[in-house]
Amino acid sequence: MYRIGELSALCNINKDTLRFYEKSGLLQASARSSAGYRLYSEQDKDILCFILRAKGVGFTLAETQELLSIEIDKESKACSDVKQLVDDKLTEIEAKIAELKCFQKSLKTLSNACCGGHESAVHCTILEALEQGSNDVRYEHSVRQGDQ
Amino acid sequence: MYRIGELSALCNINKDTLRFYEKSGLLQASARSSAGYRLYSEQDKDILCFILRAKGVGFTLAETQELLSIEIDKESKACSDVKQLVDDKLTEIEAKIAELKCFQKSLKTLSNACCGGHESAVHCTILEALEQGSNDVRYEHSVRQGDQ
DNA sequence: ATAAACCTTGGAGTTAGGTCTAAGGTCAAG
DNA sequence: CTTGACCTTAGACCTAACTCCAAGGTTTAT
Repeated sequence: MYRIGELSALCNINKDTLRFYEKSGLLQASARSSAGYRLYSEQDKDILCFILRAKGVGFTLAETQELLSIEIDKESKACSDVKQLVDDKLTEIEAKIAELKCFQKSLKTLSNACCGGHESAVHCTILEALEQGSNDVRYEHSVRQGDQ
Repeated sequence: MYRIGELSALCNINKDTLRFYEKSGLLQASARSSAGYRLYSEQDKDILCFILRAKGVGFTLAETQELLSIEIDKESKACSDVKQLVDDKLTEIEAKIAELKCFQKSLKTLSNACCGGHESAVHCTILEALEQGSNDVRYEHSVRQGDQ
């Protein structure tokens, strides 16, 4: 059994994060010492590694918890359940990549148009683009939201 | 002069956001009515559009404020100052894209390896990868952090 | 004159994923 | 028997960019 400091050192993670995962329902220590210290088993360590790997491929803690609940009750779950989570995440990540690429394109256009010299910025093409809004620099992400 | 509701409708933005921008030091209404209502000039509207465009290419509000302080004092600033901000942002966004692509690659590997069938998940390759950590699914983003 | 639609303020709440603090209990070494 | 390293808890704080709320003042139309 590992105490919290040992497990956190072993897995390169903050002790507080481990307590936070417990509070979030992701990982309970499987025992407590007589003094109330958390005691983690090998299996607890394996679950922590699972959590960290899920995090490492981009899953949020809530999604990781879903994965974990499948992992713990494999028999009654289907492969398609697991694959669905992965594919949904993939779709989400691809959307984020597309958004960032849109930013990247606009920023490249701005950067390439600017001389970058040490003269005054009075006629800077970047500032002009932001003042007037050219075709190259749209702002597609500002969508009207609800009001009180 | 526009009242807050008029400007917010004109620019497709929440009134509270406008108040929030004021509190954040990004945009002050250039006058107040006798009753204390915010009154925005054409120039204020232009500044708001500048802010929204900067936001639209991925700048945070803090970065937008930097851009704005250059915009307002162009004469004493250089093109290189502006371009530096854009290029820094570009670097940051490219790093984020790289991170997401790494997630994407791992998730694709997981998805492709899984049958996705309706049989039990007991032998699901995705769950196995997360349990054991294959070479294909590394978790590079967990870095040991400081502790109390 | 009164209702609806507008505006004001200060301050709290939201999300995600931690991180930190204070006040105190436990354990091993010297 | 005390020092230092370890552990406990509840709860506050952090970032970013809003969003919402309550309580109240103003303006405009009927």
